[in-house]
Amino acid sequence: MNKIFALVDCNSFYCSCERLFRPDLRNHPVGVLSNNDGCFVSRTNELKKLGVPMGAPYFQYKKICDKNKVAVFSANFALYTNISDRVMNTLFQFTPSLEVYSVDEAFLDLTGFDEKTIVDYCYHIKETVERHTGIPVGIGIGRTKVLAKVANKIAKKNEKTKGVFSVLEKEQLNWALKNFDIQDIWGIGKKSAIKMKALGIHKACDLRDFKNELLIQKQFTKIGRMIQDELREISCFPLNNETPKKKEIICSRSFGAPVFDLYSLRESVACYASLACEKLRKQESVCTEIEVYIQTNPFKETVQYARADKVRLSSPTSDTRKIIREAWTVLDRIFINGIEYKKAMVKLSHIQDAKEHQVSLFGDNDTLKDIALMQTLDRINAREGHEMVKVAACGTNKAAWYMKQVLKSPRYVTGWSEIFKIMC
DNA sequence: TCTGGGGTCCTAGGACCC
DNA sequence: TCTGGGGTCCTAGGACCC
Repeated sequence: MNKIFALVDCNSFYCSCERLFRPDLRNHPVGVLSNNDGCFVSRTNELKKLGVPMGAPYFQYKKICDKNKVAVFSANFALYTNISDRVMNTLFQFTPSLEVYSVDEAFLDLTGFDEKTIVDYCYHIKETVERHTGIPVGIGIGRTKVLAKVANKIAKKNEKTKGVFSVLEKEQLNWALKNFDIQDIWGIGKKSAIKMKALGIHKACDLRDFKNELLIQKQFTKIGRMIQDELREISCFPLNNETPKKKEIICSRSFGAPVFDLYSLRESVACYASLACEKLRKQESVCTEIEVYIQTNPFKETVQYARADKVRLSSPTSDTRKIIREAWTVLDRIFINGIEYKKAMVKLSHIQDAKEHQVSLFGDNDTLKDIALMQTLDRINAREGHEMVKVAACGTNKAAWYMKQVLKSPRYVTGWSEIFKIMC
C-alpha cells in the first residue's frame, strides 16, 4: 500500500509559547535567545522581516530590537517542554502511529486514510491543535518523510496554502520538486549542497532524476542515496513509534562570566554532571564512560585552549557522587592554570540498561543503598522543585559562572509561585 | 561587555585476532 | 621482485538535524 506521512511542525515554537501568556504580543515581533542570552534561536515572522537571522548574536541586533520594540525572551525550556507535551498529546488523538521527532515536530503515519479528504483532515488536525494548545502549526503531506518535510516547508512559506500542503498528487509533487532548492532538503546540509551543485544538482527534482546512483552513494553515503529514493516516493526512513533511549547524554554550557580558577570549574563540572546523571537515571540507564571538555572563548583575542579527556569505569553507574568524582579527576588532568575559560561540558556514554548491565567482579558496583539514595534524591526534586536537594560539590550559591538569563519569562506552568494571574 | 546546546548516523582507518 | 589475508570491533571525526 502507498504510504502517507504527515509532518506537523509548530510555527516559531518557542516564540509561540511565550505569546500564549502574552496575548498583547500577537502580530508583534518576538524572539527567544539561547542560554546566556547569546543568540536568537526562535523568531516570529515579524522578527524575520526585520532582518534578524537565525542564530544571530543578540548584542549585534539589540539596537534594531529596541527600535522596533521587539519582545525578547531568555529561553524557558521548562515551559516549552510542557507545551510540547500538550501538542503531542493532542496529535495522539488522531493516530497512535506518531513519531515525536523533536520538541516542535511530529510525523504522523496516515497510511490508509482517504486520499481525497486527507488535506481537509489535516486542516482539522491543525485547527484542533490550535484550539487545544494555542500553538499554530503547519502540516505537510507526502509519501515519504523527506517529501512530507518538503510539503511542510511549502505550507509554512506559502500563505495561499493556509498552513497545509500535500504532494501526494503528481502535479503538486513535480511543481514542488522543481522549485525546491537542494540545500533545503532534509538531510542535505551546507557541505553536501556545494558538492551536489558541482554535479549540476540544484533543485530537488535534479537529485530525484540523477541517473548515476552509485556516484550519489559514494559521495553522499547511503543516507544520500536514501534521500534520493525518498524523493522518488520510495520510503526509506520508517516511522519510529517509540522514543529510543539516549546513547549519550551531554550537558554543556557557556559561563555567564569568565572563569580562571580550578575551583569554579570543578563546581560547574559537578553541576553539569549532576544534570546529566539525572537524565541518565530518568531513562533507567547506567554508563561506563565520562568525558569532560573545557574551552576558552573563541571570539576573544586571548590565549586559546580546548581540551577533552575521558575515563572508563570498571563498573557501570548512575550515581551522581561517583560520576562527579571521576569527572573531577579528568578535569584536573586537562586543566591549565592562568587561562580564561568560557565553557565546560560533561558527556556520559557507553550507556546501558540499568537492569540488564553486567556487574563487575572487582569494580566498585552500586550498592542497593547507593541506588536508593539516588532514587530518593530524584523523588524529592521531582516533588519539591529542581535542585531542592543536590550534591554539595555543585556549590550552594549561584556563582558568577552561572549562566545569565536576564529576560526570562515566569514559569507559568511549572512553578506554583509564578503561575499566571488574572486580575479582575 | 555580549557570539547556544544536545543529539544521531556514517565512514575510514587502526588494532587485533586467527 | 616477492613480504598473507580476512574478519571484527572500536574510535575519531565529519556531517547533519532541531
